[in-house]
Amino acid sequence: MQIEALASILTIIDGKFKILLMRKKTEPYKGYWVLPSEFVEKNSTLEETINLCVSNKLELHNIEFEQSLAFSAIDRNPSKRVIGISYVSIVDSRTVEKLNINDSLDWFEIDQLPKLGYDHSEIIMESVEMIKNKLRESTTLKKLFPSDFTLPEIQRMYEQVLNHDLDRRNFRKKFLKADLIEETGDKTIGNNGRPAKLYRFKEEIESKLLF
Amino acid sequence: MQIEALASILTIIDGKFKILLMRKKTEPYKGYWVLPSEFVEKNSTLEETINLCVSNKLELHNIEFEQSLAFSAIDRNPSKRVIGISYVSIVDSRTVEKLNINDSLDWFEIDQLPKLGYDHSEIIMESVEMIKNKLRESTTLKKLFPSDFTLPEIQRMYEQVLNHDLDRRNFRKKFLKADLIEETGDKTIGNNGRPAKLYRFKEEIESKLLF
DNA sequence: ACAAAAGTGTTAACTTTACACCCATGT
DNA sequence: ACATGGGTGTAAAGTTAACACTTTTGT
Repeated sequence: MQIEALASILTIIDGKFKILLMRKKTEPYKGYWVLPSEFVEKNSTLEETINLCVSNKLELHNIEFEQSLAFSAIDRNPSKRVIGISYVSIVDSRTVEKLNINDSLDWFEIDQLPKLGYDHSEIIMESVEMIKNKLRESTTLKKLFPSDFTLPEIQRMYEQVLNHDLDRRNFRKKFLKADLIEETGDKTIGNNGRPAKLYRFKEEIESKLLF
Repeated sequence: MQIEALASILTIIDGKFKILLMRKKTEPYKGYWVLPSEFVEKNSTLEETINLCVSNKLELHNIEFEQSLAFSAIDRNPSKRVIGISYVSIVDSRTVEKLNINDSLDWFEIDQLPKLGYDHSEIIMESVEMIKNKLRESTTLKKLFPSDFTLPEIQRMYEQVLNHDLDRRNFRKKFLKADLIEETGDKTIGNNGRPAKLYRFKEEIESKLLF
């Protein structure tokens, strides 16, 4: 029996949750999009395998993963019996920029996914759910927005996570009260409307649940 | 490579969290206590395997499990490479009574565990953490206390889950306000002090987070 | 000048916390 | 009668929710 580690790597681009997928070049599911994955070798742990996977296939290093669920349906891989262990990560825009997007590697909005191979659609659903819960933790949020960001940006993200709109004034009051961020002194430029203040996370933040 | 499913079955007995363990009769770890587990056969899913495990070894049926983490340290089993997938369940007193406790099968308080084999101590720590989080959901709570219970009983459980004391009046107010339970009309008998009112969960309850 | 998006403050409703005395039973 | 544990109410503090106008930019 074989075991594979699968990587659901998510980010926010233009305020939308996106997931990183690879296009499969061989049968089965040739031409379909799939999660990056790697078989577990006899002398590797799952954690080593998932790191090897993103290192080999995406040239990404030092990505923090969190284990999600195991998938074990008998026929989830039509060629042989494979049990899949899903890993999840959320990466910031700087990591996104390092990636070499091309015909076989791209970001997809999570509610507009392409044709997916295997049971990866199911795996992605679980991963997204998990990430959404994680984003209520201040420490995860800081990972996603390490550099300058605006409050409306974070608000839009939470509106997607919570699936409902938030009042701008109340959001701002509550988020600032959490004492996690500070103004950089700068403002956004070039957008429509009044420029937004830029913020950054403080050096040391308390780990707390938001919203 | 082999895969095993491991069962962390927890309950509350006399207000204490306990976990069900089996004593190992063969080397390695002969005489140590371990979690019930079962190897995954080529034509079984993980879910089928964990159900088979408790069905064969404990004669328990229709237990609901929730998947926890996978454990994959190379030497977690000294004899061969085995990746373990942990499953967690919380069962009520009626299920507890069905079990045939003996020299090789017993409940242990989670903070007074016996000598454990393999990496099961680590697995149990994760399971307990997961169960504690699940117990904030009204539906899980209902599973643990299907029959008559008292409010002080539930309060003591939450004090263990949250790791701090709760004010009796405030606890009562908040819990009753959640509109999950109703008085049975009866009271406890035979204990020291004033008898406590008995409650039961309502037939249909809303799934909500408590505390 | 107008459209677009961001910034700001107050009040009412609700939730949480703190706190002390009485009640029903067993010994 | 006393010890044990359960039941009850109120007030202050804190949190959340509802709500509208002004400011700064680009076109």
